[in-house]
Amino acid sequence: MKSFEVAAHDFDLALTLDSGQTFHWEKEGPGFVGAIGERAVNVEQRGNVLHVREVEPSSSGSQRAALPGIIARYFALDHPLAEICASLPDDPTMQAAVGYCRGLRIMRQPRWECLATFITSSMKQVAHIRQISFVLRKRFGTRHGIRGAQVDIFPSAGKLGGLTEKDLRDCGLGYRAKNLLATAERVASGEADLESWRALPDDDLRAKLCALPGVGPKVANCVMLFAYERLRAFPIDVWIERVLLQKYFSPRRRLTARQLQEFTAKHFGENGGYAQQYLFHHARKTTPRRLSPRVR
DNA sequence: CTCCAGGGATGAT
DNA sequence: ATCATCCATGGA
Repeated sequence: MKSFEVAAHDFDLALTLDSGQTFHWEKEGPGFVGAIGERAVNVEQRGNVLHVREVEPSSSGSQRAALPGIIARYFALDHPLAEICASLPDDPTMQAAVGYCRGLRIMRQPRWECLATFITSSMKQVAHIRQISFVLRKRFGTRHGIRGAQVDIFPSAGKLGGLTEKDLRDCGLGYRAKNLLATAERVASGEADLESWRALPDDDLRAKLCALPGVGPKVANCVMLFAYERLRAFPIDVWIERVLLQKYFSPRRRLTARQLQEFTAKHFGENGGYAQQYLFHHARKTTPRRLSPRVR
């Protein structure tokens, strides 16, 4: 089994994979198994080096691109993390989160998988989003590996678009099934061309995404941030809303979603997506659920 | 058991 | 434009 190394400075693999960006990586001994697009891999971090083994598909076919470059791109090892952190605002809340999230990078995920999993994320805890991803991959994905660690690759839009709403409801999606199916059909037909949307400016891209069933401002911003390299995108979920209202405004002040988005754009700036991810992860990992202050 | 989760679509003000 | 309500499911 061939293995290779990838240099990774200012990077924390476990922290990054546990930060709620991606939902399919699983701990396997000292490393993690998962997939990057169609490539299934086992990745273990030792210091500043990633040790990578590929989990071969049962029928390996055509020529394949070099994996080291794919790894580096997926984990965004080229992001100038020190520069990005230095660009974040110098307020106490932000700096506490920055200190807590050293080595956390915003990954570059495949567009369809990212879009699909965040459609399933609405009103779901991270643990259950992972469960839904698991069942979708198990039932409808393509399997790599014969024995030992198996990896099931996330099903394509064509695959999911060919299913019925009941097939998806049976995976625990609830009311999200209809939306995922409808969006999968649009992507599969080419009516929604996720790849070509790369070229669009932020506002146009967000509008395209929000026109898809099951996609509103929050999910659109997640997909922009995690799959389109739009580091300004600032998704506001219940956690982030709590942090913003509690730490950046007075507790019982009323703000519209629009006002909140305007504030984040101005205060957190060009790397707002990193700010958001650090605030999110810090809050989620350090706030005891019972003691979490209730807003509203 | 209850409470709530990386929200969105819809219809009423 | 903003708000209320509903939508399914399961982790904690």
